[in-house]
Amino acid sequence: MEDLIRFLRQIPLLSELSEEQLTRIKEISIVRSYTKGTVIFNPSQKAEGFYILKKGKVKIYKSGRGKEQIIRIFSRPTFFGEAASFTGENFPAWAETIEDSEILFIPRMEFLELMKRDPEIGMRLLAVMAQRLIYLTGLIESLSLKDALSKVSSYILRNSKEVDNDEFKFSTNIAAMELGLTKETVSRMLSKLKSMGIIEKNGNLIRIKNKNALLELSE
Amino acid sequence: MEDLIRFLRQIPLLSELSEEQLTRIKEISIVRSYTKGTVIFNPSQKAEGFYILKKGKVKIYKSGRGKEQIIRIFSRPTFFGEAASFTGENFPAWAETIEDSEILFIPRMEFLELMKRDPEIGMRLLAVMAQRLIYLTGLIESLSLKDALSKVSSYILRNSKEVDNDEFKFSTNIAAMELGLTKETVSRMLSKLKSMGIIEKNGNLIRIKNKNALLELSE
DNA sequence: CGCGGCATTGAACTGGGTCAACATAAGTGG
DNA sequence: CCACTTATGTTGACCCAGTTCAATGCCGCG
Repeated sequence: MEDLIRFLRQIPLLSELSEEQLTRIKEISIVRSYTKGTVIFNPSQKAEGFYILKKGKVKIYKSGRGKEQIIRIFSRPTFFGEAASFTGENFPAWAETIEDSEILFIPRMEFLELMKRDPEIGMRLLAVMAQRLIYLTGLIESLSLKDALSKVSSYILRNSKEVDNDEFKFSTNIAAMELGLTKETVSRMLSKLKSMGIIEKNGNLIRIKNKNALLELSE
Repeated sequence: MEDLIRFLRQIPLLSELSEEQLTRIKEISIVRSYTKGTVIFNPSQKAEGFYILKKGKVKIYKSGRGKEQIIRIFSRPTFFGEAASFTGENFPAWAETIEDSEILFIPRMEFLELMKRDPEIGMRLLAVMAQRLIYLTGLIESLSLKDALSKVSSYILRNSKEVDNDEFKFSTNIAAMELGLTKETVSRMLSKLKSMGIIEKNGNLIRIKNKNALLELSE
């Protein structure tokens, strides 16, 4: 179980905590395994705490009228559900695993307590929330100001940057839900980019052949 | 100048501060008047501090491809530009007055200092940022999941709630930019609602005749 | 009064969605 | 390892909500 403490220390928000504080978190947190496709929380639930993704992949999304819009996908250790947990209201969105995952749950009160004791955590949390606000601003821009080709182009660039490689796995389906498009449209845009000689595709792998052109198209 | 201190105390974020701290803020803050249509900051600027709206109305928006998407409109005392100011990076969006306004500027460092001295401010700020995250989540939902009629319906309800009155001023233009629609589409949806007997309109005033129907249409 | 900003209405256009058929990959169990 | 089933991706034909363009109306104000 030293394991868990070592893991917690990896998370920027918690990295500065003392051995003792981390042990405390370990004690109050609940670890759960979720199989792929399990709903972690939904908008009808009041937030009683927040979550830390330990392993796996989670999508945060809104749904309505039979459609769904992904707000964010988390695939590396981080926390989520923190905004609602902080206000104590209902979660504003859905959270669902898209891979088998392990997730910690931290009760709201315990965390507030912890933060009171160590204001540094609060500052860290502020920084993270500030970044998330900026991220959402970018998402709004993309959703309402860009056309399909530009969305797909910038999405490819973003993902390539994330894995720091010009070749990487790509799911048309997930891209579509993140970008507010249909899989058909994403597929068509990929074909277009392929025919323009900007990317290559084999199987579920994509490779960028002309980064500048992509940048151009991203606007 | 007691005036300014009394004003600062109205703002939830700062309301708990001591006389002395407020005086300090008063000293470090810069008050400026802006005429309608003045840009306060834009995405090419690094955030050196954040702003408090004292009087007037400000829109925060993204622009690209000749279009613009309003992210938020502030019309009552509150602060803005805080996310970027916190990370110290560029502002993610534009800010522009849509009425003659008075706005305070608080340098970044001063504020960080203040927060260090009084962690309670940090907690308040967290609460506000959490709410803003939730707000943006709602905006994303509206932009990508709702159709025009539903957007306009919920917009009308929201505004009526804000002024706590069934009759209120309404700008087709601004509504359009907030909702990610064109003024023509908004106008058409209003006509539709009028013909359904759900709202009434004369001049720039709108009146809700059937709130339940509106709620229904908002989904 | 006449001008400039805002709103309305109609007609035509279009980007992306929808539907359907098919292709390819990825599990799954015998 | 193969056969079968279930996800995921591709392509074409058609459709439609909302945009665009253009004309016209309305009203507040110098």
